[in-house]
Amino acid sequence: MRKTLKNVADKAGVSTAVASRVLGNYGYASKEARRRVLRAAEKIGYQTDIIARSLITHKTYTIGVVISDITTLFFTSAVRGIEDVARENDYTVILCNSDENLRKETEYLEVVYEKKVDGLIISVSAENNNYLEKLIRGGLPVVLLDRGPKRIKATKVVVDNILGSCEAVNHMIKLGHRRVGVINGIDGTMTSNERLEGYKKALQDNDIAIDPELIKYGEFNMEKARESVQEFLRMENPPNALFVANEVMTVGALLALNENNIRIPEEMAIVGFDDPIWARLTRPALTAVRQPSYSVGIIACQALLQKMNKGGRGKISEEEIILRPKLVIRESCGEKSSRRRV
Amino acid sequence: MRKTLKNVADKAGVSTAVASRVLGNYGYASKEARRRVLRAAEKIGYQTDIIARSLITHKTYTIGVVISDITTLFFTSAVRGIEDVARENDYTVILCNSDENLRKETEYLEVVYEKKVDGLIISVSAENNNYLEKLIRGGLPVVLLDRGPKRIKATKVVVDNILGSCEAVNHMIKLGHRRVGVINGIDGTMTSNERLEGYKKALQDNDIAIDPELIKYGEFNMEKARESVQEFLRMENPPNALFVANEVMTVGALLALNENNIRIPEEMAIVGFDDPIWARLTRPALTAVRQPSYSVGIIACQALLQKMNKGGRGKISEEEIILRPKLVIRESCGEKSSRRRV
DNA sequence: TTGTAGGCGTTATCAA
DNA sequence: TTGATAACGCCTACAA
Repeated sequence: MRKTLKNVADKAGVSTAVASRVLGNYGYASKEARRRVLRAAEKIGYQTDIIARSLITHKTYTIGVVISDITTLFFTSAVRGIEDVARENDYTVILCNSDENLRKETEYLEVVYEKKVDGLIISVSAENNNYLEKLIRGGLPVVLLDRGPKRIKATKVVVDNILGSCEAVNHMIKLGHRRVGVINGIDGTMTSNERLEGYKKALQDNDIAIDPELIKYGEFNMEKARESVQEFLRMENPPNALFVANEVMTVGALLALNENNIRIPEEMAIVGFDDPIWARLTRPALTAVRQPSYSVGIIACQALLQKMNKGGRGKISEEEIILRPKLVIRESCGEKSSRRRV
Repeated sequence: MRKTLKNVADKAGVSTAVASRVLGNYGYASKEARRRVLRAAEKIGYQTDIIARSLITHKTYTIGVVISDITTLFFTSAVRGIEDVARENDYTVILCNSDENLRKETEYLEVVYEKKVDGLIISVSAENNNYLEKLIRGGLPVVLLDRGPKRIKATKVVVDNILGSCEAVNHMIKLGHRRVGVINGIDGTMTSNERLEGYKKALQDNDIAIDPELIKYGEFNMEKARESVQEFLRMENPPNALFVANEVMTVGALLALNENNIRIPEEMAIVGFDDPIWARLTRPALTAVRQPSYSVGIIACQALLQKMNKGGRGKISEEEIILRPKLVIRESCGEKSSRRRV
């Protein structure tokens, strides 16, 4: 016998309407009816079919999460944050890796839309995505994670990349390393643009001219970063400090430095964006910009829940939450201004 | 106007049955009918409501993935593998972090069951889980990931932990470190048990007595591992080699070693289970057991797809796929038997 | 407070 | 080849 509402109702000797009301915990039902329904449901082992339910209610208690790559330090912990608050609120998470690829991203958007997610958290790969904007206009609650292009009207939860990289570069300059190179991510990417901007700002603040030769792109790729450093080292006037825009590129950079027996920080200071677990393990320990990635996830999901429950559909709320990264000073830039070892 | 099948049919001047057939691409439909339906659908911007569909077909094209923690090296890349093949096959992934907690794990199982996933990939936290076994008996296609308790009847995709740790420990012994300590994960956990077994096997193979004092549990926790090493160092007869059962604990162990100025590998050899990106960065570079985690994900998902499409429901196929980890020899155990640097 | 009955948007059967 | 029509399992006016 199938476990349907009708069977529960029959067994309890009431109508499906009554049964539905007590099981759904709303509307009228006498004590007696309630008792009988509950008992019958229990006996049968009834579980409401949420597919059938959402056909009517238009709620799926599911949120879509599209990020570029779960394998990336920042995202794994952001996703963990999202999942944690989603769970607390009885939502379920559909995970999608777009690989920073607009086509893939759009395909995923189509999928999650088709699956009728109640809301969406997305780390967009480009300044604009027509399909995404269409969804937003259509009333889908959306929160932008980590990247908040101006033209997309949605709630945004991002970290202050400019501040982070500016502080990082400034730190090196203050310690006397005035010729600082940068290994940035992917040209054109929002986060990369911002990190570059912070880099430039720090130089300007210190009246140092910007030298285009000192700006390279490692594409968030270890090997590419390694090569970039090799190129730096081959210059006639190489940098004596390095700002590297994410974890894996920092690994690549350090590898290249080691291979060439460059002494850190004497010959080359270095600070990485992202503060990985291994930062204290290198010699010298790595000074790094720590992103509050878990918090980003938590907050993004909370914001989404709020939008969804405000009957979000209809009004587009646009809010920007900017989290501050933190420069964790260790030893890779020299001891002078270092506080305590972490 | 709502975009329903009925509207498409009306516009095309056919019945919903015909429209459904051409849109669903099955059954009879004349060329003319097909053309008209397609055109009407296009015009209206019709998209089939997969909720309504799955109410009938009992397919959701969704698979549940429950792991202990996405934040963990092994799982982030396994999940990436799962997601990649799921996507290729038009399936979507629901992600759940159980934190190695049976209650949480079971709650998630209830959720994904309620959501009517077509299949499940799970990294079980215990030797048995009644609810899970009930689901399996009920015909849900299930693949066990990373841990394959005997009593659970399902397809299993695991890595050979015994082999991995045995090789690791054996490697150190061969290099002359005969007093080897182990920092294992959580006592009772399957993977931990196996890694311990491999450790013991290596000792036995080399006729070395097992000293209980040399076995500690770091609970997959950096701080705990660090303390364990401190304790080792305080022993009157401390180990001169260390086998550490996962990435974060290896960080903790190395930290403790550094703090105490223990020279690696002269005073203490070390090999870690898991070969993280930073392994080449420490001095000396870390010798480590590399798990084929991405492959584990790929294969697990492929196996699941197979089960699902074989009308898996009904027959319980039980197969065990064991992947070999690889000992990557670098410098943390001494140079003698090291091949090439990686 | 209860029950009847009409959806929700598809798929699937079966007679025509 | 086609099209009524009955499911699928639940929610929810609305009448009683």
